[in-house]
Amino acid sequence: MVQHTIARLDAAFAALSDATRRGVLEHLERSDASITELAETFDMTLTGMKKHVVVLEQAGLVITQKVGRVRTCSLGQRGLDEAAVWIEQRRQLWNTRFDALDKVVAEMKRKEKANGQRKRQPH
Amino acid sequence: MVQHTIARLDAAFAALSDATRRGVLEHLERSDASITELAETFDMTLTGMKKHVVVLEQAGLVITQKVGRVRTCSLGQRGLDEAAVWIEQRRQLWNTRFDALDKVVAEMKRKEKANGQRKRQPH
DNA sequence: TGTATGTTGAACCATTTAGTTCAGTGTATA
DNA sequence: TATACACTGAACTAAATGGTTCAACATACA
Repeated sequence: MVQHTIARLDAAFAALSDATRRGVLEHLERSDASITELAETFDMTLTGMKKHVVVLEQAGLVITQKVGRVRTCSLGQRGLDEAAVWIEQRRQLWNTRFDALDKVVAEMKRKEKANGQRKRQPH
Repeated sequence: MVQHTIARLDAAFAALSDATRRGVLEHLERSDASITELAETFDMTLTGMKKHVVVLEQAGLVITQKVGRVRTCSLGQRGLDEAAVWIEQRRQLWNTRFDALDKVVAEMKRKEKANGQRKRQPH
């Protein structure tokens, strides 16, 4: 179960690490597309594009359906949701960490300022 | 400029696609750590961990500083912010798309229901 | 000074990845 | 039926990845 989630995160981030695949996702935002259309758009062989689509599909970022001889690709939310959850958790934790650091820095500045004033106006 | 952003997104997502590297980030959430500490925690050679740290650093996910002979690693927000922005843009766009689809389905159901009632109670 | 520690670099290895070509299979259509 | 179209699978290639070992280098410390 935990392993499963880890593997799926691996798959989602790995899928997103390729500019062509991110391009495919952005293309599918405008409309669904067949493998042939995607291959032409991204100037590569059908076989090459098919592999990208398989990667995206296994990561849960696209879903496909074959009717007749054409396989139509459309967006799938699962993979993106999982990646988004992990990233947002990180951002929240990190921001509290950075906020704490900011406070330390602010405190240092406050003391420094007080110190400067003491120097200028003793007692 | 655009190329640059693409390359950085590639780097960020690729860095996040490895479970060990995500583990390092989660470890650094608790406290900064040296390469040696990280290598021990994740049960791998110093050299191996160093490579992971380089990957994370180039992706802007960690920053490091060497004082004396120890290099200390801490979290860097840049890479995560860039990845988060890209993902959140997608989620917004996709959600409006899925919402639109939901409305179509709802409309179909409404008509179906009306049709059913017409069948049960004519005129 | 000598020795232990923490890191770095070079070289190597197995596996994965991104792409290709070529040879199929199944489906629409004249 | 014959032909074109859309996809699929197998096999291959070059490069990247994740890991190792071994040798060096710089710094702390007795």
